[in-house]
Amino acid sequence: MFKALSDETRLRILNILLMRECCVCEVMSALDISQTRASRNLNQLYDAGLLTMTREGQWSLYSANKSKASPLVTCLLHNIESMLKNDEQASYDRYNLQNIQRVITGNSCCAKKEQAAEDQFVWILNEMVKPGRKS
Amino acid sequence: MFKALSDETRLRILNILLMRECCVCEVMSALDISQTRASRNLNQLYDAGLLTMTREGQWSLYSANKSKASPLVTCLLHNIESMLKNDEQASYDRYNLQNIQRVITGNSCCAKKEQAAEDQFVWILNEMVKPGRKS
DNA sequence: TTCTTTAATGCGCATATGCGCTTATAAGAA
DNA sequence: TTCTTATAAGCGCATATGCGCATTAAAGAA
Repeated sequence: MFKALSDETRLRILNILLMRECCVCEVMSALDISQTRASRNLNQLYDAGLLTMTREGQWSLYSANKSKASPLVTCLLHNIESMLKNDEQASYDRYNLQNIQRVITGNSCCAKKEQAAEDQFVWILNEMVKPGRKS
Repeated sequence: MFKALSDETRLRILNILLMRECCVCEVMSALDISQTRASRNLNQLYDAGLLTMTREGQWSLYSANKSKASPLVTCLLHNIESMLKNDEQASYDRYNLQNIQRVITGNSCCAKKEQAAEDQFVWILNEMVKPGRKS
């Protein structure tokens, strides 16, 4: 379990799964990583008992094992969530996830919603004025 | 910190440091590992904020950062301690530590107390009748 | 059936990690 | 000073890990 937690990609995945359940390609899209990378790291987190997984048609839906797991897992997830709250990368991943949704029909499962360039600009500006960030 | 915890040797070291403060060669001796291995893994645990260290003459004294650390570290150490309680290797390391003490004078800092062969035999027998162990 | 989409996996490479061998450093003792 | 002891660190090698490329499998749609 500690091995599973000692990788940046996997912490980023946990970060967004603490927001809501995701399929593999939502994770790909939110973190902007390859399918292989998303799938394998999700599996490692699952094997470590940190995630739950359900198959729904062609989708594998993963979510953080927030409540049903052991006290240690619950404690860890809680702490990780709060530690990543102010992390720049984690914040950006969370922002991206909000612009993604599974689509049942269409040629791509979870294309990002069209992001107005101004919105991204505003987000970046907000990040820049946050206290404590390294400039 | 998770990286530091994802190694068996380092968990064994934490296990005995949760019993009491140790110098490097006590760790070597209790776990029966090389000096290099003990020293380097102790340093990694220290860098991760899991141990405290004080220099006392020629000794480096390490101990588990049980109380003064962050809530997460405290929670982790507590959980690790209880998880290792029934681990066979960890139990044997703890048993070994009890037969080791720092000696100020003498040609070896922390030679094991002479262990009567019967004592070891009894210990092994006790382990064998514990419930739940893989036979 | 075939085509598309989602997800998992075998293979190989580049990098990271653990650790033994050896040497360096520092504290005491003689 | 030199010798011993305790600890740390440089170097190199064997193994582990992350991940891209390609393939496979399975679920739906046409």
